[in-house]
Amino acid sequence: MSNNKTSHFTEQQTKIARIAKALGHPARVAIIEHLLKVNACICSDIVEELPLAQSTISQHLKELKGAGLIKGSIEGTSICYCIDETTFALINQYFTTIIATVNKQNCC
Amino acid sequence: MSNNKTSHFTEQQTKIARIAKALGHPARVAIIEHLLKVNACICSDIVEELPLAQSTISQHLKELKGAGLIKGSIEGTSICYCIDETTFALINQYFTTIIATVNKQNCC
DNA sequence: ATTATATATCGTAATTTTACGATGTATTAG
DNA sequence: CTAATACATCGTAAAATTACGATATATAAT
Repeated sequence: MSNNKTSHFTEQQTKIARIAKALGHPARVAIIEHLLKVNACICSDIVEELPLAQSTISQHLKELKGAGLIKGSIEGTSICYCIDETTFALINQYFTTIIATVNKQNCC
Repeated sequence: MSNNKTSHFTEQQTKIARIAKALGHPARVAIIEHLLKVNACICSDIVEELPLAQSTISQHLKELKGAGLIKGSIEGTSICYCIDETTFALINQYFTTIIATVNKQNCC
């Protein structure tokens, strides 16, 4: 009961995987890019932007939110979603470190 | 027949999603980190390193390879896998751009 | 040629994801 | 209070992923 199924991996590995997984679907990448493009935290005209049902978009938003990639704040009758920089900074740092490490070694 | 299911998304969105998806499992993150750690493109002592069957590791390696995150070269009877910098550089650049874009806007 | 080693692939069961329509909930407008 | 709007959640079917053991393949060693 006490150990979950990812217990053989480190917390960081699990976290990175969670974030990466959230971005592992074209629709969710498109949502992120749309949030960037509209230059303000616009809510769900995303439904109009993408060829998916409202409930599906809502599911994708939940996944992105769960991974910490976006955050939403209630704004009257609608909800304002926007990019959560912190998590993007984290994953960016992770990749930067990987690249720096790879460069130091001579391989294949 | 002619259009695949991701046709509503751009090629880049699909590619980014593919790469992110490949990293969307703790075991695959662990594989990447192991390849980095051994400081040379060691093959599959990965099987000994992770609590997974050989066939499962092979499957994960295939996924990573398909996304371009690792490359393998035959080395006698074994195969030498190592990080493919190019793809990591690509995804890193993508995130860097996102962060740079987010910083310019005032949101939530 | 035979055997051993390293890895890939196959077949398959269990689980998870994706997508949708239908329905629920909460806020705003009238 | 009632209706409308925006979003979330539920139920569910189809597809994809994950994991394994068994088996295939290909090279190296004998």
